[in-house]
Amino acid sequence: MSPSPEKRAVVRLPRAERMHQIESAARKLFHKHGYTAARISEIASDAGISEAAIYKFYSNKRDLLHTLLKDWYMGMLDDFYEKLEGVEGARNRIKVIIWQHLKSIRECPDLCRLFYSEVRSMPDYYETELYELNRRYTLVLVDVVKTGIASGELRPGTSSALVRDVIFGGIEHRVNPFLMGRSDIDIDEMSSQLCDLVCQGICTPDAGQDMNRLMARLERVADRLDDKTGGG
Amino acid sequence: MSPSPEKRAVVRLPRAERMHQIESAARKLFHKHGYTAARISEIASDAGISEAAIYKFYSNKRDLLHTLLKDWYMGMLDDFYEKLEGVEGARNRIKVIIWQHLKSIRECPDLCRLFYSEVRSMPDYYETELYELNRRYTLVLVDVVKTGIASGELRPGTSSALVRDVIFGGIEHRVNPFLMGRSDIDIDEMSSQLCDLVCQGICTPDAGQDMNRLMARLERVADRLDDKTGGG
DNA sequence: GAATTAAGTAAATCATACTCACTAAGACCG
DNA sequence: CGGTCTTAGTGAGTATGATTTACTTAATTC
Repeated sequence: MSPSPEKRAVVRLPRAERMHQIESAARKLFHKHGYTAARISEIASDAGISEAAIYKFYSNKRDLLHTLLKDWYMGMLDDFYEKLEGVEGARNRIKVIIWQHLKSIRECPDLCRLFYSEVRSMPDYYETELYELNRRYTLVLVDVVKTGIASGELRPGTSSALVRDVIFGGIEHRVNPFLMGRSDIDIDEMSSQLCDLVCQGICTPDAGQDMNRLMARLERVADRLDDKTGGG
Repeated sequence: MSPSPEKRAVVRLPRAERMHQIESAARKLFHKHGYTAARISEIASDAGISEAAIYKFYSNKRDLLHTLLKDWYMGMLDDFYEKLEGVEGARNRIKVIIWQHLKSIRECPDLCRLFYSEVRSMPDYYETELYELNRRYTLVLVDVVKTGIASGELRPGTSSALVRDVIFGGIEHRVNPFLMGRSDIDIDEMSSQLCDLVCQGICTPDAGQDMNRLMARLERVADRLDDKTGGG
């Protein structure tokens, strides 16, 4: 009530606990304003400390962002390994990967958006741990495709890197309206559609060609019948 | 030679000419340092004017960037319409779109990289002319797919938006090493591979199912033969 | 050749990430 | 209990770079 000018007691917390508070505040404010517009000062006051204190825990604003995203990626990677266990067949495994990826996006659209729009444009991204994590993450799909080619389930000559890019790039574009808060996504439907597209393609099966093969075969059968009934 | 302190004569140019100089300088320096690290002051001095003069032509740094990218997009859009003229069939048209898009990227990797990494993360991107141009650009593909579905060439139920996202998102990821200067791209090969993937999918055709259909048909033929030779 | 337009400038202003030099809480130890 | 050490925390800067302001002057028009 009184203007009591005595300084508010400084509250000290153990390192891990304070970092948790900072990261919560950062996540909230990065989501609210976007990375660039989010102010370190606001994150600090939200976490109950001064601006300068942030730099006791993170070397800079980018490092704080990367810390959030690395945690997210590590969880996603664990999910992949866990959910792929026991799933047989390239197509089934591809579907699980797509579904899991969409689920991760659905659960943390804020982090996903930060990753898509902020991280990769930063200088030296390709030298960061986050990039390395992302590589390991997409490598899971690449390995599945390679195994599928080796087993004959997938066309020989399929570029596993192209499949990776089409799936993750396609998802990135596809979920954009959701990330912008303009729509919801139906994970089951989207994963089915994408998996079908990648596995079967969009062209109707070439009925004409099938017919030609069929007729050629019938012709040969007819010839043999002629041999049996007509000739000696 | 002498330290002649008299102010260098101010060179005045017509608006269009000066803007051209500014845009050349901006493109060069955005490419060299990236959007954020490129300095307005350096662009200005490179264009032969003071920092403040930039703001006589562009409302801010972002507006300058968008001006470069809008020109690029308008050229790409014209290319689409021109090169699609006379091409028949959904698959052929899709292939032309992919090829042209890759060609545009190959020709202006600097602008492409700016678009991918800087533009879409900016606030209010979805209210910009550039966003509108990008929509019109991708709509060309969407229309081709819809027409292909209507004509029966593409599977009914195909999501044209998914095809759009898979193609443009896939390309975005696929060309990334090239945009980072780490590799070259083979437009012909990449467009073939991507078009094949999207049209046919990656799974080997289901031979078992084809055989079943074939045998069923042969069975019916055999029945008819039986009717002719055996029964009356 | 006066009036108007438009190209250009120098010198602020402002915002904000990050640094510096310091304070003091609290754990541990003898 | 008192001294010491580690480390959480701070207030007051600094640096940088986009943008604004108020002004100057070259070119154009009538």
